[in-house]
Amino acid sequence: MGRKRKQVDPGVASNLPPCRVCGAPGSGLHYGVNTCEACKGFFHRSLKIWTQYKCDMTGQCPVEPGRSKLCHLCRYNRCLAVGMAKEAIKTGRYTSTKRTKDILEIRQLQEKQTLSAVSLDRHISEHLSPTGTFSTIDNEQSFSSVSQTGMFTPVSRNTSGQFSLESMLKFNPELSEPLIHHDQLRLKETPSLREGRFVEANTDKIPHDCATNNQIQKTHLDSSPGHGLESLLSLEEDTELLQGQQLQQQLLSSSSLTPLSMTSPEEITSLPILEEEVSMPLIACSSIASVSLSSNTSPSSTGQLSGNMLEGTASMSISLCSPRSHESLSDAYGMYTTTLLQSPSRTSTTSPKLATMSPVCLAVAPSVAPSATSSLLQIDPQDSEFVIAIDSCSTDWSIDSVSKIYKDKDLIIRTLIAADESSLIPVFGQMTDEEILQQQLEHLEACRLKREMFGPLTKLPDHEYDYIFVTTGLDTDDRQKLLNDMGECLEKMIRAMVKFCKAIPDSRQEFYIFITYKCVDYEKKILRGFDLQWKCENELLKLPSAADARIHAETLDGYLKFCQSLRSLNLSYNELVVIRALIAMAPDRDKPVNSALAREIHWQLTLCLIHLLSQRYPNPFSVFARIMDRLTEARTQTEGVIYFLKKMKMDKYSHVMYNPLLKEMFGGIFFNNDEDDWGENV
DNA sequence: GGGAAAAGGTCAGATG
DNA sequence: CATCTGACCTTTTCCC
Repeated sequence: MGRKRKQVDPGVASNLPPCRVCGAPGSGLHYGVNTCEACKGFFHRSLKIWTQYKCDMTGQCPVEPGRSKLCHLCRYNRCLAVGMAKEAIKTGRYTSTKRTKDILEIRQLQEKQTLSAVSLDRHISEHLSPTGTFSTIDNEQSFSSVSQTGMFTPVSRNTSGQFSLESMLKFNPELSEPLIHHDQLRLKETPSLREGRFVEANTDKIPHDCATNNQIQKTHLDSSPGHGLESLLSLEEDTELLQGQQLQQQLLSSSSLTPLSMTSPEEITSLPILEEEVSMPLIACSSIASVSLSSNTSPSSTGQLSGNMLEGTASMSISLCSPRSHESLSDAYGMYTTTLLQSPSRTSTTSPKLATMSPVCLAVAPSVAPSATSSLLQIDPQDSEFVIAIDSCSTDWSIDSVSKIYKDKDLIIRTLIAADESSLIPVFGQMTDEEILQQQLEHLEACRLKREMFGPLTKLPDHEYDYIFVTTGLDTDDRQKLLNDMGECLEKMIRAMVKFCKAIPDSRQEFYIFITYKCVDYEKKILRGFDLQWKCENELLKLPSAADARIHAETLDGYLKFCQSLRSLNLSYNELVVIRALIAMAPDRDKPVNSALAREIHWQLTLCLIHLLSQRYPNPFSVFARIMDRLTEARTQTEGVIYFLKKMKMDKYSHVMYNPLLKEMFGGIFFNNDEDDWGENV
């Protein structure tokens, strides 16, 4: 139906970029996107009546130029996906910049028409769409959704119009022993599951976020015996209901983790991951050595370096000539450590003026030392995974015994490296500088091509996204994919960290920073995200709302600069491993572990780091002071990252946040959003 | 202020 | 013939 489109001689090149919606010759920038007259008119009409649109073709309608029958909903979704919006209206004459950009774009498109198709496919398969296609389910049709890449992502839907959203059911296929493995819509049977843990659906245990949807969940649970994953939702016609309750219902029902969300707090605290999968027997927790450097003290002033080692038992005051000088400060620190080592009695003073040494601590876990050996510490050469055996006969853990364990610093360092190689490297990999550079350049090129082809693909307003998702199941701007990938990798990260260091009661973002900082490039504005995918600046700034854009840009800039400063430290792999151990043992936790002993062990780790530095540098304390300074700054950066994550509404759009492990680790961050945050667009 | 470009309106034509 | 599309036109906006 409709007026015949104007026939265009393909040989005649348009002086405007083609329509991003249908590919027809463009007529200019309409609603923020280069489109043809037809799509402009369509979008204009749709603004008033889009809520009436329905798709009769299960979302498969192709949007192509010249087609006589187009689905309104799919076409409108396509318009939104390419970035058309009322807010993007720009009237008036083109600036010369815009005109030049258009001309360049046309030229590039002509030149790379063939090349870009091949290149884009390759990049998407390698970087942008790592999930690939989803497995189909019996009696299902597949339909396509417009993804962030502008390509079509298959999502499954069954014959009665119900969505299975396989995309949301995948859960860490790469993990050797996933906490919960979704396989063919079944939870992997684990000892915990066999015992009934996690499986029982109890509405009394629904998390806070879901409490308002008890009825919805009851319906869902009633139809979900066992794990509830077979229940797929019927589409609801009523628009208002769709926009509210159904969004959350669909999100929840599409999550393989729904049953886990019913886990009681007691069960959460005894997660299998903490009970069964931790292979590192020795190291527990926790204290961090932190040095606060006073940067506003004049170089010539005199200050004090003070410590409160071992909970108020240490005391030291050292005069510094030049607090800004790492040399002087580190010299002072050297004296400090030396004195501490020499002096068995440590008294405490505090001086906020210059530096605060918070002691180092590490608790030992006697319960995980099943094999008593004559030596306090040893590496089992037979086991590829390192084993540290602790003399379990020694139930009386004294500072002396800890000192004995840490006597051989090279052995401790080798042990930590073995731990790193068996836990972190398999997860995060290890790239050379050349590989990092090559991947960064490839990703930046892929993003550039994507922007050329599909425009900025900016974030939809939440209410529009919610409506589209509930009515069609389309993850229009890929926010769920991004956040779920990120969430899943957060779990992976925590697993690796837990494997490295047992019994960590909360998360430590700094730990992650010291794994990935080498993959950050300030100049190129690119980094490797939580989901281990390369991300450039515009991708990172996409998800927070426009109102937060400026503050997030500043936060990101600070983070990139910080990572650059870490690179300038030129840390060796061995040094990095020990630093990670120090971070993981941070003392500022709600539940400090065995303070005096733990701090002693942390202290010994600090000495390990100094020991390592002394092998490379004539004055290791200079470097040590810089490292400590960066550790302090890492904490500040962590706060920024957490704020950033919170603003991304991960709890709303990422089902993985119903994973009890993540909920435990990040609950305070993602599940305490105030209503103002929520009310923004809903 | 002229002119370029987009928004919005109009209506001929296509279609069921 | 009712409905809808899309080419074309007018109005508005704003760059130069």
